[in-house]
Amino acid sequence: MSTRIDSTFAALSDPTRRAILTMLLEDDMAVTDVAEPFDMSLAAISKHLTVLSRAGLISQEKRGRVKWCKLEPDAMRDASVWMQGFGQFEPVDLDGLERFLEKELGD
Amino acid sequence: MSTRIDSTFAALSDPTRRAILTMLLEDDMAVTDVAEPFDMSLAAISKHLTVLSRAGLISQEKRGRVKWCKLEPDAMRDASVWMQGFGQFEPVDLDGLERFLEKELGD
DNA sequence: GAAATCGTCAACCGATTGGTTAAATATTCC
DNA sequence: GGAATATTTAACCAATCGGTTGACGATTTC
Repeated sequence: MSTRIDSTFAALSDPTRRAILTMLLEDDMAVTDVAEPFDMSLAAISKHLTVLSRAGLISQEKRGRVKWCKLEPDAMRDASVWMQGFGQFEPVDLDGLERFLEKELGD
Repeated sequence: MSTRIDSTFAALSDPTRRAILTMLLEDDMAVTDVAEPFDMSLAAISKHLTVLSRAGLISQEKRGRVKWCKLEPDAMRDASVWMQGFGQFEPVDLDGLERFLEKELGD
């Protein structure tokens, strides 16, 4: 039996999928547009999106022939809460977040 | 090329490994004692500990014939920071943390 | 020094993962 | 209706994963 939090962490363990989530931070996107920057087949990206969707990290809505992908940040809450049980580290690390955004959105 | 954060999330995606980390919240433990509550061979637990160790989530120190396992919560920081980029949810969710601790340490 | 204890290693297994290509299915445009 | 576009599906592949068992090496105990 695989739980929700299992699939959340598993989905996040792949750099392509994390990059996709970061792209979706900026705006909702069609599958083809999600795939564009990656050196990978559309079918592969489609599979990654299925993984993200099953983990609840994104939702997908088909309008016409285009399937729109939307970030669903709530799904990260459980995982985030889980992790905070282990931290003596700052739960809000603004410097870290800034570095993260520069690095992720920068390239 | 697999990065540090990849292996952190991958390590956290397995319920046995998360349970081990929760046990180590309470105290450092020897490998045999970590294995005791699980319906699984010692070798399997040893592998799980290797995964956690490579992800930097625990450290292991051998004293005599006993290998002590220690939680290293710092390794979660990068992953935690990464996730916080996606949250409109509360970064410090005390109610959630409380429920988490009850559930994880309770059984 | 022999026996018990602690833990890892090696070989194996079936299932899953992350990718490919090629074909199929909608949908829209002309 | 036929061509182009958007996306998924199917079949396949090599690599990794999570588990097993059995042998092994190191350490402690008697």
